[in-house]
Amino acid sequence: MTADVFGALASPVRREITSLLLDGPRPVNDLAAHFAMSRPSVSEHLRVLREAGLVSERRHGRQRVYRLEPAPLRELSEWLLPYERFWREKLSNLRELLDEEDL
Amino acid sequence: MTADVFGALASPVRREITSLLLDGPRPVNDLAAHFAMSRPSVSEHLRVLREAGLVSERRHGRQRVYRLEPAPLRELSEWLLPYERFWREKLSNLRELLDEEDL
DNA sequence: TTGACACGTAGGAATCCTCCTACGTATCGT
DNA sequence: ACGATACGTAGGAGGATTCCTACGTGTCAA
Repeated sequence: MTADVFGALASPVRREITSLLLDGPRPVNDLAAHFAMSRPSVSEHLRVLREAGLVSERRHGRQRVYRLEPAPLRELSEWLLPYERFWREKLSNLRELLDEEDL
Repeated sequence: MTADVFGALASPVRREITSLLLDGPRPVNDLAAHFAMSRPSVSEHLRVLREAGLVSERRHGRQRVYRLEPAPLRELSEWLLPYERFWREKLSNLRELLDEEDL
């Protein structure tokens, strides 16, 4: 299914890119300006994000504008659901314990 | 902050381990039985999970029982929040567009 | 048409990751 | 006390990741 969202988000650089794209689509140079690394390296990170479906590319003149694609993040959110149930249970167990203490 | 939850979850093996621990704490041998790889390798994956705070270990006789710790997953969930807002906006924009089409 | 610009890709070095087997340590049963 | 069990760690091989510079392609402006 999800080509590898977790792998794509494992890099701090790529998480920073997705964060930048929250404010709207941006061309590569614009993104690369935020990093200390070379522009081709940023291009490679963009490829990883693209293969995971996290960004899409549109050509506009000679620039390629990247935009954030939310679908894989929604899958991540769904992946988290059982774990959310898990920590809610833990919380309610804790609450019961505290209630007993109060008696 | 979060030592590296994303890095820890980048491995399918480690995601499988966290999934197994949803059903409750388990000793290493029990976890290792679910994988084709050697037990020491599973131990190493457990170390990565432990360093990310995703699991904790308690000694019980000669076994070490690992349990899931929800805190880092909660941080992941919080990390997702701005992106959830992002895709909700996209959806409502789409809805407005469809409403205009209907006129 | 020509030069500058925006970008991707190739190839390679350095580093990290993931697996293995061998081994060391603590605990249990006898 | 002794062998078996449950586990972690050391050391290392093989492959993947991440960065670089050099280069190729398409587009714009003059």
